[in-house]
Formats: sequence, C-alpha cells, structure tokens
Amino acid sequence: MSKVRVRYAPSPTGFLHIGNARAALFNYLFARHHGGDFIIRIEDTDKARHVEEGEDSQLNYLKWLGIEWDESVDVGGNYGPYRQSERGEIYAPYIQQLLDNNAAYRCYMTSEELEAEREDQLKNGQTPMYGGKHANLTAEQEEQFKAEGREPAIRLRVPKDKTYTFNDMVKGDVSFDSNGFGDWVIVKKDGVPTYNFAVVIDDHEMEITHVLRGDDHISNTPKQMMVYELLDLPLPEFGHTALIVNAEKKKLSKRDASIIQFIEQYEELGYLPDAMFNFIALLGWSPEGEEEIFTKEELIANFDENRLSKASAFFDNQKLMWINNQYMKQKNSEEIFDMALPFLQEAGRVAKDPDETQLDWARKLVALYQPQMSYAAEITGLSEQFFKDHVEFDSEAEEVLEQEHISELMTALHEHFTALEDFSPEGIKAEIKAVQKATGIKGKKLFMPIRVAVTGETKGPELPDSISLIGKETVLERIKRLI
RNA sequence: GGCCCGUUGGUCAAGCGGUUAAGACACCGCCCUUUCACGGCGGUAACACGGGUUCGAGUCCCGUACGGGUCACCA
Repeated sequence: MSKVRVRYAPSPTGFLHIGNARAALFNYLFARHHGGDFIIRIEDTDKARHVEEGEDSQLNYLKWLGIEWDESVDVGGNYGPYRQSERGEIYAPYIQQLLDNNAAYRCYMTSEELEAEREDQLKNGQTPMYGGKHANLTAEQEEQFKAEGREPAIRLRVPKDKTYTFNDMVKGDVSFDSNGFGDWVIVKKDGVPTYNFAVVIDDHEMEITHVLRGDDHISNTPKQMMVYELLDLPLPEFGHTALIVNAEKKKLSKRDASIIQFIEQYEELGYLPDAMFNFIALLGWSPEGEEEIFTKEELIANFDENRLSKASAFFDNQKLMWINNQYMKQKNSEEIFDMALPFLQEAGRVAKDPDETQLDWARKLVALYQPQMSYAAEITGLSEQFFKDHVEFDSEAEEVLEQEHISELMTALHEHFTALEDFSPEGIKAEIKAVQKATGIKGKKLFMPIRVAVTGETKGPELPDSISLIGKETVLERIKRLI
C-alpha cells in the first residue's frame, strides 16, 4: 500500500466547529496511526459565504487542540497551492478533456429557466433534476445563445443505468443508481469549478489515498466517482462518519444554541485542549478496552478506523465536563491557577493588579477547588461562598443550626479561635480538635455547624482551609452571631 | 416525495450466531474522610416492531415503524 495521505478540507465560512474539529481529528489520527501525511486544504471558492477570520480560526484552534499537519497554506508542501481559490489553472486541462470526450457539455440555461423546470417537476411529483435540455446542442444553437449574451456552465454527462458502488470504510457497501442524478454542473457560469468536481481533481493531484469525511457527504460520493471514472483516475478509499447531532437528533446547525459549538468557546471557558481532544475522539469512535482517558499518543496508537461508529452521536456535555475534570486534577496547581485567575478578576473578586498577599490567597482558593472543577470558569460559581458579605441560611442550613448544642459549640469555638494566633489550616484544625475535647461534640455534629456558621453552606471544600481563607475577623463575627 | 444511511439503558457505547447483554457519564445508596469534596464499592436502567433462516439471533435476511442525511451554477 502506498503511503497514506488524508486531508481535512474546511471551507472558511466560520469558526472551528465541533463537527469540523472531529473530522480533522479523525483524519489526523488515521494519518498518524498509519504513518501517513495529514493535509489541510482550504476550500474557499464560495466568495459569498467567505468569512474573513474563518481560515485563521480553523487553523489556530486545530493547533490549540494539538492537531498538527504536514502540508497546508501556512507550512507549504509539494502539492500546493493549498487554497482552492488559488488552484484555478489546475482544473482547466481536466475540464477540456471531459469536453473533448463529450463527457461534459455547455449548458446555457438561465437560472430562471432552471427554476421553472424544477417547479414543474415538483408540481408533477417528480424528483427535481436537470433534464438535459442542452445536452445535445448543435453548433448553431450554441452560437445563438452566445449571441444572446448567455454565459455557459459546464455540466457532466451522467452515465445512464449505472450503479456506483463503493466499500465505505465505516458503512460497508453502499450503492447508488446513476439515474437518480441529473447532469450536474462541474464549472459554474463564472468559470469556477464546483465543489464536487474540484475535490476530485484536488484529491487526485494531492495524491490523497483516503477520503474520511462526514456522513452528509455520502450522496456526493457517486458524483465524484463519475468524475474519477470519466477521467480515468484511480479511486481513493471513502469513509463516512456519522454526524454529531443535537438533543433532537438533528445535525448540529451552527446556529443551534442548545450546545456550545465552537472550539474557541471551550477555550474561553477554560477547558483543556488535551481533554477536548480526548473527548472528541470518543465521539463516534471507541477504543478496544474499557479505558476512556487517553493521551494523544495513545489515541494515535490505538486508533482503528474499523471501530468508527455507524450511528450518530449526541454531544454529551456532562461527559465532557467529567473528562475535563479528570485532566484538571492531573495538572499542577500553578497551571490551573493561571487559567482560573482571570475569571476571578473578571468577576471582581481579585484585583486586576493583585499584590503578593492577594495572589497567595487566590492561589490557595483555586487549589482548594481543583479536585472538583470541571472547567476553569467554574471557579467563580464554585467559590461564591468566599465572597459573600454576610451569610444567609437556607432550610437545610437552618436545620443544622437548630440542633441543641449549637450555642455551646459556638461559644467554645469563639473562645478557641479568639485565642488562636496562627490562623492557618493546621492551627485551625488543632483548635477544632481542642473544641471537640472540651465539649465532647464530634463528627457531623461538630463539623457541619461550623461549616454552616462560617460559610452559610452545607457543603464546600476542606473546612480548615476554608476557615483560614475567610479570615479570623470575619469568622469570629459569624460565629458570635450564633451564640 | 426520490435516493442513501441509521436504530443496544436518560447519554456515549462494547458486542461481530450460543454472554448472567461489558464499561463510562448522569442518577440513587453505602463506605472512606471526625464535615464537604476527591476516591472506593454497589444499585436502578437497554437490544424499535413483525416475519423469516437456524438446534439457537442484539448479532444473518426481508418487511414495517421511527429518526437522520441529501437531492443547488454552497461546500
């Protein structure tokens, strides 16, 4: 087998979307697993939908995810240019060949005429399809149209009564009847090749061996096979992965607000790239064992295109959060602190230009929450209890405080804390122990009231650390109110 | 509507003719932690339906239903 070469071919009409990222990731994994090349080709022939920052966003966030490519617009390569809009002259000989072989022809119909035909067919309950009105124009007729100032599009003469079958890498044998396709346009009126034609030429010229893409392209495959056939070009392998769907099982539309769709937004929320990589790889693909947490290297080693899922998958945010938490726990606390600090500052909880004391305080706070944080932005909500001016008790908290021993406990606690010079977690822990000895109160009856009194909450991070962070003065004040 | 694809617990999924139908997330319970979280252990919960084929079917075949994709001079 010749060297594996695969490509990811985004059209820069927006930011890097989860679905795109997954397509890129599978191609990357496939290439690396087989020791092949991964190429990014920008399909930017649609001027109308072109988005200025689209290309950069695609590339930057792919890079952020940890996906590396061997050839593209930024790193070059031997098969350039890698931007489709710059490949104009490459298509000309192929077009000419098709025209010369009568495998393609010029069609002078206007969009109005085409539209009328379509409506007619629809009205008669037929499948809308180009009927071939200009399939056999005489030279005179062509001259006539040209004289009228009409510009021709070039259509492929679709072979009749043929079955196009391919062995899809994920779906198995798939076949299409050629009669279901009308003669389709390969070159638009403006001279720009259409997608289905250009991909074939580009993939061939770039020696792409495997075309791994989303399910939504599956009915394009027979069209592309026609081009390969009519040009007598070797066919690559095709593979169509099922799409990622929303809660309604619909293909993710970029406007869908139900889930976060752009990789950029995950970065902004403080998700880790290696966790995202891990999660996306598991969406529509599963490894052999029972493990779920994998490094990029492990994923490359374990990747197996035969284990790609036929059925579409729902993007489960809870699972993403869990995976990201697994990674956050692994990171050193300084790294997590760097990610979380901006959120605390944004929320006005830490000064924009903090001094060492504040920084130290914030560092301890973040460290306290590191085991339970799903993503960095969560620090704001999680740590709310540290930023309240005064505590309020909900019914659950009230219940804790209604116990008989509260007053006795608080009195003892107040005494001990007042006398405590070193208000560190260790010192506080020792003092709580002393209170236990003195009062005989222990366990849940000891800790819960303290937690509620000091933080107002029935749950939170490590208690002595929390008390230390809140500070002696505030803590004493809150305890005193419950005596 | 035509053509294509899909359907295992709430979600992601393993399974490739014989299994008590894995595992993970979520949920619930217990344990650990003198509290909370982390962690550990356990539990609830699934083969869309109907026909075949077979000694035997989640697994193979045919229908039905449901869901999705696609039918552009967009990519």
